Amino acid sequence: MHAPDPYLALCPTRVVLDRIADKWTVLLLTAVAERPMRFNALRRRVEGVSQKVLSQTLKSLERDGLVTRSVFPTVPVTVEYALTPLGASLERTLAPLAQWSRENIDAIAEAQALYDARGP
Amino acid sequence: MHAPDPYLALCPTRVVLDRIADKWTVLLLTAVAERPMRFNALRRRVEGVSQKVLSQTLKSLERDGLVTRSVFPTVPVTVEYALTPLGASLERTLAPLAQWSRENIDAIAEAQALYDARGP
DNA sequence: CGGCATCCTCCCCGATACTG
DNA sequence: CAGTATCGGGGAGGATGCCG
Repeated sequence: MHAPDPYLALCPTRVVLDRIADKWTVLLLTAVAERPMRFNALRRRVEGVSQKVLSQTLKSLERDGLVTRSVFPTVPVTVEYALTPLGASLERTLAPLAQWSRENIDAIAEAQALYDARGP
Repeated sequence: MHAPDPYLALCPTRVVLDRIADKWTVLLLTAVAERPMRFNALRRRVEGVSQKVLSQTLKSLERDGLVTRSVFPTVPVTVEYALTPLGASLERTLAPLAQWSRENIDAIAEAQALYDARGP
């Protein structure tokens, strides 16, 4: 055996990336990190997510042990989503990306403009 | 005006996430970070990527100013991909994720097993 | 070697309607 | 309020073939 190779399909990095590298997972993770939130609050907070996909993504996050889903027997029922310690630690390692995005979005836009100006 | 809101569609974080949160971008970024690599070397290094998608993804990365594409007029032609400084800085902010994956893949698998055992 | 063109398939996701 | 059920279109991406 050798050390896990990030580029073979079954190594931890690949597995985790396959799980979180989609349109909404990271965004929801950071949204719930702000504060525990209810379903429709998340729906409003994260602009553009459909109710179906929100439901699916939250279920995946819950299954992976990254968020908790707490049901309160009010009428109507109240459901609150919050980060687990595991989810919180993932969110912390992802947080620098938001910082990087703010700092470098202009450089990216510039590179794109340059690239597009070159070749038709 | 207020500070950019990560959950509105047009904020930097959303834009960057939409660009890199796909099946292959992050993986290719870290692969090229190891050392500059040629097309087919990347193809072999990153198990499972098709030639078409590799080509597309590299083009996007080049357009965003994250990798360079250098053509050497040998016969047959040699093409080498390498990180730009911008790409290198992004790769550095993404690197902790690989570390986190190795450390927590077991906890995730455990959570999944627990979740699956509960409800049919 | 490093691609592009084409075809085709799958499944992601949005829209809509309904429920406890 | 917090979902599930169902349908359907579109796009990502795999397979194959060809080219400079």
